[in-house]
Amino acid sequence: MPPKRRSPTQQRSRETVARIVDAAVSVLSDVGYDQASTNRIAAAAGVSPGTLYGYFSDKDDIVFAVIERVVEGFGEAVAPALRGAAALPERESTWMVLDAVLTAIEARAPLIETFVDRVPAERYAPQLDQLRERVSDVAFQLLAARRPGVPVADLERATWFAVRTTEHLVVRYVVLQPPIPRDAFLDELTRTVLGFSAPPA
Amino acid sequence: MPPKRRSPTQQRSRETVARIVDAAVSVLSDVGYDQASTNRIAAAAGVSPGTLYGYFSDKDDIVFAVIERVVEGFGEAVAPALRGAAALPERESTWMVLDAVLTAIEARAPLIETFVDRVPAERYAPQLDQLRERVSDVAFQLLAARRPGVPVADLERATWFAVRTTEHLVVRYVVLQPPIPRDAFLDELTRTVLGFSAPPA
Amino acid sequence: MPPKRRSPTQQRSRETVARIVDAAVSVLSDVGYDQASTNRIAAAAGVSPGTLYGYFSDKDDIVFAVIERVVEGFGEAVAPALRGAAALPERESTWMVLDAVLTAIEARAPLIETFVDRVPAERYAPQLDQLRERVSDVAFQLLAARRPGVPVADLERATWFAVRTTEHLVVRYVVLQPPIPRDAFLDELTRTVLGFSAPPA
Amino acid sequence: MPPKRRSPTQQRSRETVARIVDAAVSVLSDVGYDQASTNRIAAAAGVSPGTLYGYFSDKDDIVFAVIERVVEGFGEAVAPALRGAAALPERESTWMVLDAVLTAIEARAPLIETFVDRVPAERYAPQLDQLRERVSDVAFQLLAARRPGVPVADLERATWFAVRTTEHLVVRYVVLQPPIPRDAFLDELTRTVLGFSAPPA
DNA sequence: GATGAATGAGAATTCATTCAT
DNA sequence: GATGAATGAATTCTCATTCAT
Repeated sequence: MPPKRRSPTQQRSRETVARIVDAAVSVLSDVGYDQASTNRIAAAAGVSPGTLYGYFSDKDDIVFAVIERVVEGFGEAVAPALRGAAALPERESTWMVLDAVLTAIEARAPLIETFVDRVPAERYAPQLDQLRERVSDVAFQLLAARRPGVPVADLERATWFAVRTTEHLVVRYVVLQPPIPRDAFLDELTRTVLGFSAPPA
Repeated sequence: MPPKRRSPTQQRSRETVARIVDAAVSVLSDVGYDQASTNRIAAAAGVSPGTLYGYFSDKDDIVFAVIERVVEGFGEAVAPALRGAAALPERESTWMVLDAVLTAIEARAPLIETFVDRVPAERYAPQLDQLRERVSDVAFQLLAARRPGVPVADLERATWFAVRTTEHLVVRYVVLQPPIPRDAFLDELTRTVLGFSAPPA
Repeated sequence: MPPKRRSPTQQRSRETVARIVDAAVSVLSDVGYDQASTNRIAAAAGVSPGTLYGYFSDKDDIVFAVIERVVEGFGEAVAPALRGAAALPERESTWMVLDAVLTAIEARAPLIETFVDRVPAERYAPQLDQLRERVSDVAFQLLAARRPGVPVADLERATWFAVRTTEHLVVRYVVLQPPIPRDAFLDELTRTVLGFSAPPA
Repeated sequence: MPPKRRSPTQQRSRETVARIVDAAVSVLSDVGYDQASTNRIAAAAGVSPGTLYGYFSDKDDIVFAVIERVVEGFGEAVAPALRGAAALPERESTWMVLDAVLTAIEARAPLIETFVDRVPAERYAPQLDQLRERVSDVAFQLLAARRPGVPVADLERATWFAVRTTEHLVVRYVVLQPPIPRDAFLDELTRTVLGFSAPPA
């Protein structure tokens, strides 16, 4: 796969960009990726199809911007919890971070559901990978600070399990809404995540 | 929406069906769902576009057949382990089942990777849901037999966590090939899955 | 337009021909000309698509056979009245013939409606023209016998008006079922037809 | 069946619409309805297939526009005669209206011949029915004004015969060009039409 | 004589993208 | 900067017809 060229052809009206991305979010949520035609997005944004191409290089570029927005929003929403984590006891900090993650996903539920269900993962993998990398780095540091002497490989393994499990379970919990109370879900997830890095009994 | 009728409009040569499904697998792997046109699949199968429609009602029906093949193969591959589970101690039986699951996924890695990365989930959700349901039922029964007196809601919650976590981690382990030894992965997964149903300390 | 080649490639089982034509009648009536595919007709006839081509040269040839049957049936149904016409007074004979025509059309109403509404006229024009020609000839003779001395051109004009008007009104009466009693319709039509050949007042 | 929405998806160049409709007329005349593909019409109009769909929702919509043009033109051409009819004696007014009808059909002969011969009637029935309805209403009013005391059912019957007969004979006269002088045709038709509403002798 | 799987040209329609205004 | 009419390649699907068995 050749690396995708990214970012606007030209930067013009900040407001128009926002309107297009808003429209794309709305159209994607309404009709899914396949049916989300550029003309439809343009119409929803109240601009002409030609205008789209003044701001975005192609259709994927618009989708890219949508994902970017979600990812950035998520990152910002979770950042405080991550920064505050080091100062708290392990269980509390973990719970707090997971709660922040869950809250951030909940706040973006419709769009995330659209992507998870209706967009091929390869379309948003790059940005998601990048975000996951960032979160994993922080998680690794937090863990390393509390497990001096544990081999790096073990810390990485624990991080891998913790991040992957969290990511999946939180998204599914939000999207599927299983009959599990929010607190019970967070408690169980916290326990599980902590379990990945427990010293062998 | 009326339930989509599935599979052959007419039953003809068994070999041609196989060639079309093989071709579909190959085309999906090569170019993803969106670009996998019926003409492309037909060409890859060495048949005319019209022939496709003697065997499949539309494009989705072909994809359906591909998924069916994976799901059925998976179900059969895992069945012996599930049947043998009741007779073994908890830890051994869990490990054995998870090993069978991992092995079955490994055997289908390229196809599963294709679907996970390149096909919108809604396209294979119905069959996957059905398979997950079947597996969940068995898991629930095994658990219930070993946790007499535990409320049904708790058993269901444990099953939900266990099945979702296993599904995701096993697929990611196979697809991403993280630097975690197979046995270590299985051990950690076994521990985690058992943890979901552990009596509160 | 090149003259259409006609009639079966080979004459084989008389019964199979009948079954195919029956099936064509039924399919045409059910779904119209456009949707009446050869495969559909074959299925309705209980034969394979290939078999059709042992009896008919192409799709139009089948439609041709259907029309032929209707036209022949119509001709036979009307013949007695036409033959008996010479022996009766003008008004009675005209009424009798028109009644026979109406009855013959009524007996074929569904098929005629299908053709009139759903088949381009050019498809059945040749046979219809031939039939009309035959009927016109008889009508002309009957008229000539009763209007000695009237110029041929006048007789032909009267025949033209009478045949065209009858054809159209009878078919519309049967197909549209206007709220006109059958007898009143026949009386009015008789009066009109006789009017075409009335000596100028 | 929901009523088909008709005419432009978007309104664009008036000239392009005309070119497409012109092309449709020409293609329909050349190859008939079945063979008149949208691509063919587009090519004949000198536009791309996609452009067609900026103006028309589907193939039938194009045919609809063609018919609309004929029907509207006919309606406008005949309107003055219909409006002037009330002021003239019965025979004169009838002759004048029939002359206007004949003239209007003559002016559209090639197109009408195309439709009559090569387009399934159900394709243009709705508009034709509407036009016939309008004309019938006027005819009924003219008749009613001159036949006070005649039961409505009788007037309706006379109108039905007159309109149907006129419609058919005029179209056939123009399309078939039988060896009947125009004036003689109009005289005979006038006599026939008046005959339908004559008080019983 | 019959079969029916296979054919493949061609139909209607879509939509990302361009460019003259 | 914006427009929006126009593009045209590509897509899904059909169906009259053939021919090896």
